[in-house]
Amino acid sequence: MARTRRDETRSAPKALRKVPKQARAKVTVAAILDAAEQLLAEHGFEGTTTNAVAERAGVSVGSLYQYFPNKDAIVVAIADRFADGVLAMLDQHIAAAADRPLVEACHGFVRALVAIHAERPRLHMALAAALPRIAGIDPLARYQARVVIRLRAYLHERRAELRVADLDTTVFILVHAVQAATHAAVLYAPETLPDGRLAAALDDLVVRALGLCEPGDR
Amino acid sequence: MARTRRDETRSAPKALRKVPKQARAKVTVAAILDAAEQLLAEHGFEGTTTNAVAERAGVSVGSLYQYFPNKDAIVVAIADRFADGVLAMLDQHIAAAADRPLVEACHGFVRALVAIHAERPRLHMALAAALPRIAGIDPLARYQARVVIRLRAYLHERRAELRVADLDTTVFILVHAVQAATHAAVLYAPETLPDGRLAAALDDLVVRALGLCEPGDR
Amino acid sequence: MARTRRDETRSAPKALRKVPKQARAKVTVAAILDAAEQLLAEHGFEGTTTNAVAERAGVSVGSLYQYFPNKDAIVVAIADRFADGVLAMLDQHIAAAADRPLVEACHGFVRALVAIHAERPRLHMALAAALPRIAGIDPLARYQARVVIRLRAYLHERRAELRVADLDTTVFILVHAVQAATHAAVLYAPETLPDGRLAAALDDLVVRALGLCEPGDR
Amino acid sequence: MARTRRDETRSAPKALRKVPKQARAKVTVAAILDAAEQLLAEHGFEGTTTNAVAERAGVSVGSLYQYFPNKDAIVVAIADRFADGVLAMLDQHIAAAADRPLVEACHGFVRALVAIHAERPRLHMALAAALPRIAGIDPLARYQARVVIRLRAYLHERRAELRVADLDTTVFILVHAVQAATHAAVLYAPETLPDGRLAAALDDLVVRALGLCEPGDR
DNA sequence: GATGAATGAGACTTCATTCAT
DNA sequence: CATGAATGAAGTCTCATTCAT
Repeated sequence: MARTRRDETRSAPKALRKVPKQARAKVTVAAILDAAEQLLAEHGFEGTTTNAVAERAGVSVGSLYQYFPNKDAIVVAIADRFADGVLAMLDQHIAAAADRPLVEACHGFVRALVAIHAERPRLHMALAAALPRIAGIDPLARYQARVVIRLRAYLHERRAELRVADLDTTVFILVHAVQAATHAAVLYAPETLPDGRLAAALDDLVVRALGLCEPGDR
Repeated sequence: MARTRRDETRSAPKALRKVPKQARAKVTVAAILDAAEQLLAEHGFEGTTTNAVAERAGVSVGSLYQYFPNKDAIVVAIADRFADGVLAMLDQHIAAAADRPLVEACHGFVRALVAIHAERPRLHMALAAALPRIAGIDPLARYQARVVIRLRAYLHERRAELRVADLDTTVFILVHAVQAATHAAVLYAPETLPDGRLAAALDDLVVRALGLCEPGDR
Repeated sequence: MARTRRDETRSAPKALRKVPKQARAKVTVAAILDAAEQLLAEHGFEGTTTNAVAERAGVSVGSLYQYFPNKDAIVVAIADRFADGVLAMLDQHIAAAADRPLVEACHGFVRALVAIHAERPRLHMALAAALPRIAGIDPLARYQARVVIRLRAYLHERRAELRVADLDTTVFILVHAVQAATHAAVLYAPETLPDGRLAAALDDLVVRALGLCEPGDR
Repeated sequence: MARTRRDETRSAPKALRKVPKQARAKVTVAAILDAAEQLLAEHGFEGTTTNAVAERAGVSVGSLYQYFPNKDAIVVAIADRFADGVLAMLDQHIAAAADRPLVEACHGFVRALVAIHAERPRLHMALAAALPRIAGIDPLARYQARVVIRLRAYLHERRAELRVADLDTTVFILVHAVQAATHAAVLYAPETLPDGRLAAALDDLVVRALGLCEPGDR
């Protein structure tokens, strides 16, 4: 009974079917997620089949369905895993720049985000394209929105150093801008990545948008 | 043979299969594109079937395939049609702001772009997600890149009024940022659209990024 | 994608997609081949649909495609299975006539070949018509040519008993002649089969062509 | 309303829908047949579409259907046209060899038939494969059988020179053998055509089969 | 718990034929 | 008469998911 994606979003069961208690199970789940990430990057969401994921993970489809109720759940799990990494990275930079000028923390954020998205861009593009359709607003809230929320909190703390009219909206925009620009650059202006032009321009954009530059700065 | 998308990108035949000579045929082609736009917005690329497109267009599948060699070609045609509209809009704003401060033109661009993408965001998201897989770099180059190129040319003309380090990269970033932020806002912060917060923040972003604000502003 | 035969020959994938490990799977494959043989004989290659094959085999199309990458591969598999049978038959006759006059072996060959092709002529005609288009020269080479090669080897061994100018070409001709004449007879002169006239005339033809008849024989 | 070949044979309307009275009509019909012959040779019966035939013939599909009630009728017309040519050739050879030894006439027949079938073998294979399915026994009776009948009549006249047990069956076999061997040679032993080995061996076969060689001949 | 064979709805695409212009 | 746009049934093949072993 092949289910075919016809409707835009569905109320996808997104939790793991069973919590892997045993070590072996954890390894299996990780193998599945790794395999799915690769295939997602190579073939996109629709081009990735659950059978292929199982095969590359070295397990049977049956086992895959023991841990994930359906294909969508795999993607959501990948997004969660990825978001965890990004948030951890943010925390590191926040901690590191604790008593230094805010600009430096921003430098760190931008470089790190560009690096992350430049590293496995096809995977992130696949996620960005698939997530909204998979589960509506909610799961993306887990992904991109978690980053937005964390950064907002941080910048509100250091509100005094900023000159922005609408901080919340600006953070929202900046987070999406950095991601979208990086993805677009990978596809359509790849030379701007290694030579640092993209990162520099994004850095400049963020600094200006937050009003971190001295008036008259270049 | 039902061909299924397995590989990431393919060399899609993108031209019309036959040029509609008779008036009847032109109506058919337009009806197909309109129907496809609707369905794309409602169900995404993979969720849109050629039979559904034909049915909503009020023609038979056979007719559809008389004008488009495959499903991909329909999407490319839609993108082309859309890009034509955006470019025309840009030209209007450029002409209108001919002897006025550059900031005004930028205001115009941003508001217009936000409006365009806010109007049919699901369609544009579907296009953005589908085009790279459909036709690799080239046809998206026709779409987003045409806008970038046009704006670059315009801003180079008025280079003197700007204060930007890397104009080309910045324009590239800004175009993608406006689009991505608008799409994300539709999904995850829809209230920022009608109350103008999104447009205001994006406007601010662009103006600052191009160094159009007087030092000491805001 | 409904792929339709447009080009004359294609590089058809001919191997089984997966080797059936379980007993259940072997039964499935055999059922598919049996069903396909029937339908091929009844409706020809183009008139045989994969859905019909699956249905008559009592399995789902999905199962069919689990073992055969496409429709062509089924035909090739049938041809291989058939060729195996013919070769085994030849070997039997060769062994049986080991120390008897060559004419007797030839009698055996001709009667057996006529019997085989008369038994399921529509199937063999369908194969003969479909194979060249399906797989070019190669796989038919597996079929008809395997018979030619075996017979050539045998007759070269007993060269001394023959009076033929060009043995290789003659064997080639005779093999195709027996098959073609039998098929044609089934269609256009069916009465010559049961009364033995066809077999007798073919027998005579072969014996004369190989120079096996005593001078002055009738 | 696409009709699809599902049943093995059908009661095909085979007559021309209208007899071309005007010169222009004759030209059109000839153009259609020429185009169909080419496409048949290139793509086989199922690979040949009526639209393609019309296009290559330089007329519209509508016009094609003015002269032929359906696709099958085109094939039948081609077969008829071809058979006319072969019969004329036979008559020529018969006349030419009127008061010469029968062997010479046979030489002529064989060489001519081999030449004809070697010249456009894909066309003839396509015809041979398609005709039985198109209209059952009848139309082939027009094609191959007309040759058999003519040769039988001729050889019966010169019965005295032959030494064959069952002349009718032998002629039937020989006609099909020459055709089948030539087709097979084109596909699987093409080198035997230009160097004359195929013709020589077939010639030998026919002469021996008819008992035209002196006892003890080679 | 793991396996992998089986399922079957449904996707894309073709093409013989008709008929309004 | 000619044209060629339109038709739509039907064909091949895929893939998420289940369940007997």
